[in-house]
Amino acid sequence: MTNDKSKKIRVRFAPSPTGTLHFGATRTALFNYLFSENKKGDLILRIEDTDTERSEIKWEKDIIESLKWLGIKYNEFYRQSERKDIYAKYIKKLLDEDKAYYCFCSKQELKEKQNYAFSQGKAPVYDKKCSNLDKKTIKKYLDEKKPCIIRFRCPTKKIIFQDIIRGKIEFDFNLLGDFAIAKNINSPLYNLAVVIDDYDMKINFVIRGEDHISNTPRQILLSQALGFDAIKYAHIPLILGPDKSKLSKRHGAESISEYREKGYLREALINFMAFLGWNPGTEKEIFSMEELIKEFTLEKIQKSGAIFNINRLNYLNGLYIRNKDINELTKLCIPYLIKTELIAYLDDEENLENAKYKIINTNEIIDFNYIKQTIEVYQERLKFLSEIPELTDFFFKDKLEYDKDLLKWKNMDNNEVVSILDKLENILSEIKTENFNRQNLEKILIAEAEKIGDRGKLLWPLRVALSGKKASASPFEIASIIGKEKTIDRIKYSRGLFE
RNA sequence: GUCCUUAUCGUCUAAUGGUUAGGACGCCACUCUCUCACAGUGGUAAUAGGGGUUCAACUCCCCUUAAGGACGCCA
Repeated sequence: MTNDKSKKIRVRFAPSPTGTLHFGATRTALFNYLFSENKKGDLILRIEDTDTERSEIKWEKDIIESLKWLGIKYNEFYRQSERKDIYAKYIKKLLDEDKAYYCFCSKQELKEKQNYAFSQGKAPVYDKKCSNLDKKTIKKYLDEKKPCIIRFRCPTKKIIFQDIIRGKIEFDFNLLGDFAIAKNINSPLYNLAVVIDDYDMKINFVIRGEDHISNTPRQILLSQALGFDAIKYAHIPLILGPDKSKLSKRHGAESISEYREKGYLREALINFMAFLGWNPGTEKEIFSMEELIKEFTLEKIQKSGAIFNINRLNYLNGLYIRNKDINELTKLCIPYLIKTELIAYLDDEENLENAKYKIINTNEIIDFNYIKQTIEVYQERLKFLSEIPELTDFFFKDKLEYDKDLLKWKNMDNNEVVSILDKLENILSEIKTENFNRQNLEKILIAEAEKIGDRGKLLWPLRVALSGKKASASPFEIASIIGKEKTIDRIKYSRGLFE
């Protein structure tokens, strides 16, 4: 017991590079990370690329990039494809000890038997046809290069294991059958590779999705046959789509890289993910990675699957955007403004805060501070970073396009709008450039609006003239950012629409 | 079909034998207000069904029902 406690916790995240890193897998990675950090242990990233047909390096890259972006760090990295010698050694051992055997049944034959078993309402368990071939026959077949596979001689015993989350789980060996463990000496299959790696990498806790529960008895049997130490298992619930089936592309589930592109903050994603199937048992719901690490325990993981609720993610994202340091937020938004060709870098400045930018539409040169001001007035309205260009485009354009009727507040007619616009031009022209700031504008304009009675009569046309939108930041904010000259130009332009 | 797993508001969940069943998202209303947001206040809404055990059951046991997962020479 004391011995057990002193042992360093080692866990692993073992994705196969057959697609982009998705939400469910990422949550598994996160739980492994939180657990290992909490216990001051190690997290191993193991790329399970034994399926050479489907594995691709670009997916591996996506996985590594996404984890890095999220801040899920690991201590060691392995690729199963680079460990074939190790597996070969154990496959030979199993064969030599007669714990595994060659099977020469054709795929076709097996498929037919499987279908038959299904039709009889039975589990399609391999019938051990090749389990006792004599050595001569095996050698002959191998020499002939007859297609084959290596099967594990499944012991006839009941498998019981303790799952940290679910408690005791029992399986009947009869349902397991002599499952396949390798295509040949050099090509192990999933179950075998996992068992060998977990042993070799000194993994002592396996935290993985519930969909692996049924693999667990096979892996335990294999590990016992090889004389390895027992591992503790924690099978976490699946993340479900709105229809309650396992979350997948079918539900429009996007990869982490796509969430990133859309403008989700890593903090929001992590916080959201952690609370899908786990909670600290208190009413606090906003957690940083550090706080999660501190609080995380496997015991508080939920048993039932959790439906992915995009509303909540969006709420959290807005919350984290609002709480973000404005300089940091601006830096995060700039790439979106550049991508949508509102602005461009003027030179190759590495530091975004010192860089100069060009407004593409007007050729004006602006600095970081100008952009920062535009972001600042939208900080509390932003749900995703990718929204920033459409929200703030009027700060980076000369001519605004909108219907002149949009300038009308409630039941205003043309004459009324025109007279208000004239009035606005007069009032604003009289404000000195150095006094053209938010507080002053608000003071003066509110006072004028009060005189009219219905504030909207003055403020709505002004806001539309400045933004061209039916919803935007306040006119005081916009005017102070674009300055006196442009403010008056835009009022004149809107006035011109009525001639 | 067989095996495994699960079951509290629409959703994420709290309450591990005694609570008016709590919080958050969403939704609705109100306040604020030039719009959109933000913020604030209030409201809506749940123990799947049936049996036990117990003075007492969301909580423990059994059955039913429903849902999900696994059943590959994928991982």
